[in-house]
Amino acid sequence: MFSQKGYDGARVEEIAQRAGLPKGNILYYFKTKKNLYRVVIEQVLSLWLEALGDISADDDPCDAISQYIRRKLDLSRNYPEASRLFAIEVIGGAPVIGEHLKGRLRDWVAQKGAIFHAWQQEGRMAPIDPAHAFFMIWAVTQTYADFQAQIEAVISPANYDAEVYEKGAPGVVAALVRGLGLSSQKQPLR
Amino acid sequence: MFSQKGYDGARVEEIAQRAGLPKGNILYYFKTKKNLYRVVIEQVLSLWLEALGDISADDDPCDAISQYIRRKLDLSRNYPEASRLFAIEVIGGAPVIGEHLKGRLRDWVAQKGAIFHAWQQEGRMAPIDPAHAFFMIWAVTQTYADFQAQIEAVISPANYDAEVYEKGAPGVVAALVRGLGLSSQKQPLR
DNA sequence: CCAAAAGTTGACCATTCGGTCGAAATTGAG
DNA sequence: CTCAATTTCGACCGAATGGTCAACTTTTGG
Repeated sequence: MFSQKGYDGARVEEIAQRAGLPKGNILYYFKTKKNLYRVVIEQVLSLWLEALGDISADDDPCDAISQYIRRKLDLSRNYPEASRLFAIEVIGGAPVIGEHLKGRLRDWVAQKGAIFHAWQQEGRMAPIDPAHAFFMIWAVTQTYADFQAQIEAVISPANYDAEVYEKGAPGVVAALVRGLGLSSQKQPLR
Repeated sequence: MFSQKGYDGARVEEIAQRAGLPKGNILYYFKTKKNLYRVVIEQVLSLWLEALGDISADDDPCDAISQYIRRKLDLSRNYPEASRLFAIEVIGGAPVIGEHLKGRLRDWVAQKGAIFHAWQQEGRMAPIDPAHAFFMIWAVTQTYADFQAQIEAVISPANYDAEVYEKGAPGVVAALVRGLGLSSQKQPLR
């Protein structure tokens, strides 16, 4: 509900209905609507970070990053509402998870960014600001969840998942990898 | 207000305050809150489409597309709230502009997609589905407006515009261009 | 088995908000 | 200037919504 209508648009009553409970019961567990929202969005952020997996310096850059991209695409595919909720929260200025972003996420980017930097020194990755590399990857992967309505309007897929994640995504992954200057030392596909 | 709080989160009273008018006056001109929202978002879409400029078949692909990307970045930079409003609308399923997306935007993509396809036949562009190429470009360029809060959390720019659009963006444009297989030199990719 | 704790539930309340209304003020044509 | 149309504006209203409450049921643990 939050991901569809935003915080104010979501009704506690309807949330309760979907949960098969009376409204009073929801408020009994989650003291307040705002608190319910906080719990939900923090769960989403956890899902986000834990599913990111890690990228380590001795991985092959091309393998590591293309795998990361694919994992991120899987997140969009499997948890599109979570992606949209996260997007709404951030668009609204991240009032609830702002601190988490300035903490956990920032640290994560700094750490992985250092690895990117090392790869760049070795000429195995294009000299793009590592943080921006992540912004690009996140933007592209999340757009398939967040902007699903637009994509559906532009192409009219009989089956969104099949059409987009299976047919369209490989080319997008390839484009991202190419854009980041990652050429596989091994035999590249296609 | 709509771009920050979403449709339901925005209060007519506060909109009126910011406009320096009493609430009654706002409702006098825009019969209803929903109608006000529709007017605003349709203006945004118009801004969107008219500012996209055109890409024509006899342009140099690299020039045309990198210029398009830069123009799109300028939109994010100059109208970040418009971008966020559009994002919220689409995330919510595009209930208001859905028909426009299935009409004007879809046609635009089909037309430009044909040009991309021609370029691809000539080996001047990577063989990526043209629609997805646009999804990528839109995602990356809009992320700088829509996810500004996240970007600010991760890097802490003293001046967002300078740090992001002037320092970070060129590398991102280059990465996109590279990813789409567009080289300024006339030379088949791979 | 029993009592206390925890959970369930619908009725109820206070507030907020979109929208209406009417009266006053302003504008503009002749 | 006149008078009608338009605009301004605060007061008000009904509906909706988050949250409370008290009665009732179920679970738990000794």
